[in-house]
Amino acid sequence: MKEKPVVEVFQKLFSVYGEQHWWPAKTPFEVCVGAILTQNTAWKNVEKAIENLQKRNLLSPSKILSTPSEILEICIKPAGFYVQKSLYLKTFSSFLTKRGGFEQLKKIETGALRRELLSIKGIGRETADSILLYAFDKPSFVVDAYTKRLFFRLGISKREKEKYEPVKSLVEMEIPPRTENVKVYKELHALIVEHGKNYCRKSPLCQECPLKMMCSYDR
DNA sequence: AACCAGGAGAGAG
DNA sequence: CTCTCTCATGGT
Repeated sequence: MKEKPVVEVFQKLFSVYGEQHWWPAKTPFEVCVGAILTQNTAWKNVEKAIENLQKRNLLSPSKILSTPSEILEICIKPAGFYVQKSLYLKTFSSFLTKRGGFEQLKKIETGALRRELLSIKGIGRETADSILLYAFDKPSFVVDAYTKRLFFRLGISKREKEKYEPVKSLVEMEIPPRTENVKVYKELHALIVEHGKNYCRKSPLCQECPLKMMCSYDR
């Protein structure tokens, strides 16, 4: 058993794919919008939705709140689930506004802020961590389906459908949630997604996978 | 033409 | 607590 499997995966992925420059967004608020819109949705469709919002200059909390749901729904339609997501955007925008925006919320400790985000309807664990990490620059690692799948195939976690918090802890026990590690968290999650999109989506064996030497199925 | 995507909420058991 | 269902569009 390796002593630091997560770090090894990071180093390997980084050596293969290089820096990823995530999250693809211009502002913190756009990160949050993307995080909500990409729930169970291909990023390609999210890009269309965000572009539609951008065209109408709706990418701010105040504009989201002052725009009728029907208009928002038309804009974000390509991203699917547009009825609930338009509501989620409004709910989150309302939260941001009432709490004084990013500057004020940034002062809150990571764990406390995470709980606040999780209390908002439409913000689950992955969305909350995405917002914490990429919009607030807080050291909170993001776990997704790719992460669970990859870690299981590498033998780092025991079951493929492992729970969220245990997987998150796996990473954060090895790479402590400190400010200096925010960059690593960002890159690692981005690398896992980019790798997963190419090699882990369909085939469980990852024949041509750059990580095949590390994969438990290859031993 | 089923199947899935950078999930989450609500309800049942 | 752990399933299961629903929400919806666009690309393989």
